[in-house]
Amino acid sequence: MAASSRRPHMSQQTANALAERVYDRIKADIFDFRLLPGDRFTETEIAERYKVSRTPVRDALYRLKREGYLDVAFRSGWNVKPFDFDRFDELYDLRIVLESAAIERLCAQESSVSLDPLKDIWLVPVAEREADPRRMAELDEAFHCMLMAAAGNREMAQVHAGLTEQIRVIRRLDFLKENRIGATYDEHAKILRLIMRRKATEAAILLRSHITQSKNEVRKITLHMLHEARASTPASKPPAKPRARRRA
Amino acid sequence: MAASSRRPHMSQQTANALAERVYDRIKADIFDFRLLPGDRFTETEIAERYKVSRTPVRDALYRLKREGYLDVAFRSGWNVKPFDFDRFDELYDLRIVLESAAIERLCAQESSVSLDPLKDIWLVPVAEREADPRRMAELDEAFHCMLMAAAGNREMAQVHAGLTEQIRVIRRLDFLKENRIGATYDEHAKILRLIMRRKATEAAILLRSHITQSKNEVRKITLHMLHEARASTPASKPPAKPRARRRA
DNA sequence: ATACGCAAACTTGTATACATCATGGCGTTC
DNA sequence: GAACGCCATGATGTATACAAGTTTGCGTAT
Repeated sequence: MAASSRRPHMSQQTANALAERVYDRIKADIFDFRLLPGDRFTETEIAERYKVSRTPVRDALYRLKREGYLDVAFRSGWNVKPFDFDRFDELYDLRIVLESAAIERLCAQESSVSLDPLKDIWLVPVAEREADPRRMAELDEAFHCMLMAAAGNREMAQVHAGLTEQIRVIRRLDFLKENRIGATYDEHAKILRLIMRRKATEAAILLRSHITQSKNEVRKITLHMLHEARASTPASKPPAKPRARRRA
Repeated sequence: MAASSRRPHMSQQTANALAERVYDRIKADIFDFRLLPGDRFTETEIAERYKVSRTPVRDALYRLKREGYLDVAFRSGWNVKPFDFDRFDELYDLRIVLESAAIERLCAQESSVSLDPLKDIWLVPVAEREADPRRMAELDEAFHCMLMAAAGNREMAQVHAGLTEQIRVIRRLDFLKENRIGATYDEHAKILRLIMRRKATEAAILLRSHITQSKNEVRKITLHMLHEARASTPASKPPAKPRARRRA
């Protein structure tokens, strides 16, 4: 039986291995600001850059398009979608709705199952807290995703995971400001303790403020980073030329 | 070629027109029980049946796979996923969460905007009620989707729309039982009136029971239909041969 | 000098060819 | 007779070729 329910990765066998690789690399380019909003490129460019044919490239590009990162013009190339902060706001609101529902379910459950791994991470002395922003971003994501998973509705968790993927591009900038790490630790700990005490309403209120605060911080930082990325001359790192105009 | 009907008038710049067409037809096959859960088929079969190449066929199949309708085995063909009622239950619960959030937003808004079209449909005399189950299913979907749209969060509405798409395959069977139409009209009217009176909590409670009831009805009917579809001999309608084994 | 128009080049959409490997039939062997 | 194993078939993954249409540079006319 090959019923791998989650990931269709098909064990080690290469199912769309090239498309997957191209997908990852392009998304990394977007995340690391090597591909900036508005940048235009072509399928052939990508294919040549990664030494594959256009077939897996198209697979990857269409996947990224469905996920909201790219747009395709009918016979006139691809472009990176600009950041739509109204959309990010709505995604953050959706986060609040989903995670609040998860908290209510967790508090309604009789057995306080599976919150132990979260406690081990977030209810620790200040000295043991994570300091690296990158690791901290992963921990933060894991906190909220594990909350969803513990609630027990796989579809809700899956939607939430997709949402997490969508906002990651800006969310991971949250912890570049020093105080944000400490605040996040404090709020996560409070939320966990409220859930353990079955205080659903209070936990939900705190969660809402926690997410809203993160949303506001992230918007400020993202605008700053975008400005910086656009100002920096790409001469130092030319792997992602925005527009290949052969000759004048 | 005689198939000038297939001529590329192409509806102008429709991107991936063929893939779109194949996608729609396969999904229709699944919805109409011509493709049953567990049926196996191959890319080439589909390509030959619809007179297109494998390229758009693969686009369509992978899209359907991502949406949960199909599975692909590494080099051994495609198959229709069996109905997972646990998953449908979870989708219905997600519906409750999203639509409850929409109701809360609607009741919190100051201006009671854009509920008029809903009133015109659902607050009507009994004599003017829709009787056709198919039309009724569309109206029901529209009711809940418009509720989401009126709440104003496009991402939430989009997730809800995807969810609606996912459960449509079983949901549209809801109104085959006569009394379900009347019950739905009554409940929709009550919910609307509660929203107009800003009774968020009561509206949400009623909505939850409304959706839960529909979920239970639909499960029963679907099991019955599946049983019937499997029992009926496909001799009368062979366009969708489940497995093309050339010779024995 | 400017504006218009045409054509070449380039882009995506689609079809087809090739590569790799899973599956199942059939022959062989114990 | 049954079980094992080899090999042909055919499956998807990938690459390439062809088709249709858009853009843009350059020449020409005003």
